[in-house]
Amino acid sequence: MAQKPSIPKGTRDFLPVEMLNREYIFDTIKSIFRKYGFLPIETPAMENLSTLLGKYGEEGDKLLFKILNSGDFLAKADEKLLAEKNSIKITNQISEKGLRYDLTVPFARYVVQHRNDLVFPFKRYQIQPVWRADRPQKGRYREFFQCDVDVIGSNSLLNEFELIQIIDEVFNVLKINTVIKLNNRKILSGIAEIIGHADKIIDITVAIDKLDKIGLENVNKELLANGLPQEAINQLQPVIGLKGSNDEKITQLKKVLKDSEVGLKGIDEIETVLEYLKTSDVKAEIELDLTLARGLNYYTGAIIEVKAKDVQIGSICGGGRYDDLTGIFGLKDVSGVGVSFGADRIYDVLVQTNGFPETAMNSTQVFFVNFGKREELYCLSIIEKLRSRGVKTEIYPEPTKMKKQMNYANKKQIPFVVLAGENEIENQKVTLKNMETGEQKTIGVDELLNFDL
RNA sequence: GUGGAUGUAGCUCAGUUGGUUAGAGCACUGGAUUGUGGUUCCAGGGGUCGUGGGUUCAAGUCCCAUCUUCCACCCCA
Repeated sequence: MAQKPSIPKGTRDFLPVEMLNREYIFDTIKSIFRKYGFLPIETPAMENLSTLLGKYGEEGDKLLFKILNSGDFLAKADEKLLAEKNSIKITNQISEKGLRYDLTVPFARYVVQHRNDLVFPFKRYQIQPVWRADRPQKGRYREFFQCDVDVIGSNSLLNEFELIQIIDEVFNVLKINTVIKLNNRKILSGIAEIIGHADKIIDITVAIDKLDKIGLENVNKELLANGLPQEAINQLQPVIGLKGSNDEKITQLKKVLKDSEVGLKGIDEIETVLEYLKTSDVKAEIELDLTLARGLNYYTGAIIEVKAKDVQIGSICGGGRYDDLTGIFGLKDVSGVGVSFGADRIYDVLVQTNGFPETAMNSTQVFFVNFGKREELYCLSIIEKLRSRGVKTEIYPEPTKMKKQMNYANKKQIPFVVLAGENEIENQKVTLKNMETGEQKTIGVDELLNFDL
């Protein structure tokens, strides 16, 4: 008995219809990236674990897929560690490779390794799958595609602005209503500094991030539980509950952060970006959102996140600035900024909003019924001519029953069928049938070639 | 990693307080129709009831374990 086939948890197969729709998303994104001067690169699915570990925080390390070494890996492992059953320590000995967790860290590695071959500021895009050993749920997969755009080797805030323009353009073309949320890590650092707990910055941002979900009271409870004194929590209140327009928020923040150099720098950065935006025709709603922390701990400046307004699915695009990601690989003082589009979530959004254009579906335009050897030969030269004119054409590979062939054409939603049997060959003609209306007429071969399909 | 729900044909699901040979729709194959699809009618193939154990005279149905999928938490695209 054959075993039932299946695929690993959190992974998916894609049908042709789904692939056409996915490619529509990739093509849209790609063409916009190109328009802004970004060029494609690729990196391997697996990286050395030393490249990946420690870059995504403790939580991230747990979510890395690790690849067992080849050969008799256990024979080389330390007997004592094996006996201890210490999974983390033993992993170092039996696994040296892992699947990439995102595209940003491999990109940093790539930049350091190829620094002499690249033109800086280097603008690249990269569309490849990444893997996370997370528990799958709605909009969350273990294998999914990211579409990254990054500029590395430039501190200019013009880059942040251009990325927002790209985001706006992508979602306008895809017809997805979005809110683009902005924040700046320096502002968060400033806040932590002001209340005298710069070391607690991660705890503070994680807790603030939950404001919408668990409410102010629980946020404060969590902060207290994380060892933040009541006094500092009190100081935080005006920041957590910040309201109003972006300008109003900034005015208030300036007061709170007046003694923090980093904090003011962060505000200045955000003001500059907002200024650029005011002169542009970016359509999406831009919201300064201090609760936006993002887990990745390598961000140092701008933080960007995009949410779909009409569909509840988490963020569909996110990113930020990282000042020293290449530093860990030995290249100092190279700042980069980039965002990542979550193609799979964007797909899910478009499914719900019915946002795929019909043209994404188009496949074969003309189908030739196969009547047998002699008829095949007659058709093949016509097919060649049609294809050379760019018409998507196919012939059924076997002379089976007509019902079966017509059925095939019908299921593939092919709009035109050509029938060429004995009668047609004798008169050097073909019969062209419109599958939608059912009409058919016998015409000359030249007329078919020039037919407006 | 924690908690909850779920699993019956390729797909969507029905299956009574445990009781004979587990059903339907869609899909598939053949026929009505040997050069005409999408409609209709007829016939047919397809099931270790997720997997492994247990209770029972008897388990798709009850119990335990395990896996899958989904949902929430953690975290995130």
